[in-house]
Amino acid sequence: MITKTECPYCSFKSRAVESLTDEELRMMTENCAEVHCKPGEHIIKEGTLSSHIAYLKCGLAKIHMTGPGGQDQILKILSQGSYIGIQTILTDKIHRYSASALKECIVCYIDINLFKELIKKNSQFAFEMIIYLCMDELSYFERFVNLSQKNVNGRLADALLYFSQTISKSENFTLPLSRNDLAALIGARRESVARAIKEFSDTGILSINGKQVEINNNEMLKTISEKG
Amino acid sequence: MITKTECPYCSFKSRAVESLTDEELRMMTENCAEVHCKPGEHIIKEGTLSSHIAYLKCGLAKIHMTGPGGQDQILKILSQGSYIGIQTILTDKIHRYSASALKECIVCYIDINLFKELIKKNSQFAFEMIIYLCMDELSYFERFVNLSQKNVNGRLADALLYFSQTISKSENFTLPLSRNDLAALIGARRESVARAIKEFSDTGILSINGKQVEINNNEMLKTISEKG
DNA sequence: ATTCTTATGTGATAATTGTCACATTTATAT
DNA sequence: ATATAAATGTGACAATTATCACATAAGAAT
Repeated sequence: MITKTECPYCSFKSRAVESLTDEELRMMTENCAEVHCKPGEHIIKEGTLSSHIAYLKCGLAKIHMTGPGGQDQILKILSQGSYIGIQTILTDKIHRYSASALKECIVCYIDINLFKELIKKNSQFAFEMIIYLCMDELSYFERFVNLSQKNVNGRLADALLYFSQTISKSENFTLPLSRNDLAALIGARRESVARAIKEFSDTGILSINGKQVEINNNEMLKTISEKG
Repeated sequence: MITKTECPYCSFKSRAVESLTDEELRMMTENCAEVHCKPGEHIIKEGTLSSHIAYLKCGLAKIHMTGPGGQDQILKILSQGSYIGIQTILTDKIHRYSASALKECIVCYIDINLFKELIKKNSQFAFEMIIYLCMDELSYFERFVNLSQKNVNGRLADALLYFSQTISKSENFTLPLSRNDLAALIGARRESVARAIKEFSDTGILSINGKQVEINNNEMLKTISEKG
């Protein structure tokens, strides 16, 4: 039995939504559907028509799209507080990328017309959305450069440090990705990732057991992230 | 002698600025400096403090940043109508990337406080900026995937088609980049680019003379862009 | 014009990463 | 529990791209 939290009482509000008035929040409650997604399920799907923006209330997800050779590429890992689909839906109506749950997610689907109305009605909401978009875009710049200039070891170190520091906040964590997804995230092949992991494991930088990771030498991993 | 065009009479207004009222346009005129940049000159510079957003009124520029190994990477080629620096300046005050002129540019520097004020005052302006940011971000997604999945020939073909179709609108054009910059754009090395160009030239796909390019076989170039 | 600097092309070679084939483990379904 | 499918690891090898060294051409400065 799923009981939806009404927006005014939701404790996962974005900065933008925090700036809404009581009445606007009530409008949001009426134009917003809350959905639970299991790992592997699509939150939005590339190429499909849509009229809603998704907001990741909690959980973990990936943004991915099919590359020129038919290969899947992960653009970004999303954690709570992320907007999904906004880049395409405001102009296109058709999603240009997919998002899928990596862990159990709670997603709010917000009607695009309400969204547009809130932007026009509430300038603080619009401003916060602009800030959000700017920070989001900026995060791609770093990733872009790192992906393009670091070798596989460096890129893998980046990914591991990201899951350790940003997602799990622990040096002992469970990878939320398959080896295949890990490869799609760092722009490499499954086999190359397997070999790089083995190398890290052999040199004692980390202990690996399936998806269970323990970073033994954080400093060394950071060095590899920087120097490859 | 440079005579600045007053914003209300400027014929290079962005969609966002088109939505401003007469009074807002007058405010803009007072808080906006027009600067001419020669090829090679910085429009904004990574790591510097700033209080202005740049708007590329006309000309051609590149967004670039220094990668982890100290190598320069070109994130994007900008043509007229692009906002520069907005992603960082709204949150950081310090630019996280550089922009430099490739051809003679006319750039308007807009005071960030005015910019914020216009977002708050004029919801249509805010909405258009959101649209702009969404489309801009989306353009990186494609580039991201292409850069990460195509080989050097495919990436070079992409770049050449871009300059031909989007920038020059002709199959006969002058490359606005050095070989080094071309390499930085497609995430490769100068030597690799030189060899790929030679290959294209040897197979008759294009005729090259320094920076002067003529595409003889557009279809073939598109095939290479798709299949590498 | 001459010098100096920078940009470009090219060959030889090394390093990195991908590809393919297959074994093995792990997960899922019935 | 057993069968089936999916995920993972590994070796051998191929393909791609980078690196280095150097020659040459093109531009800029005096």
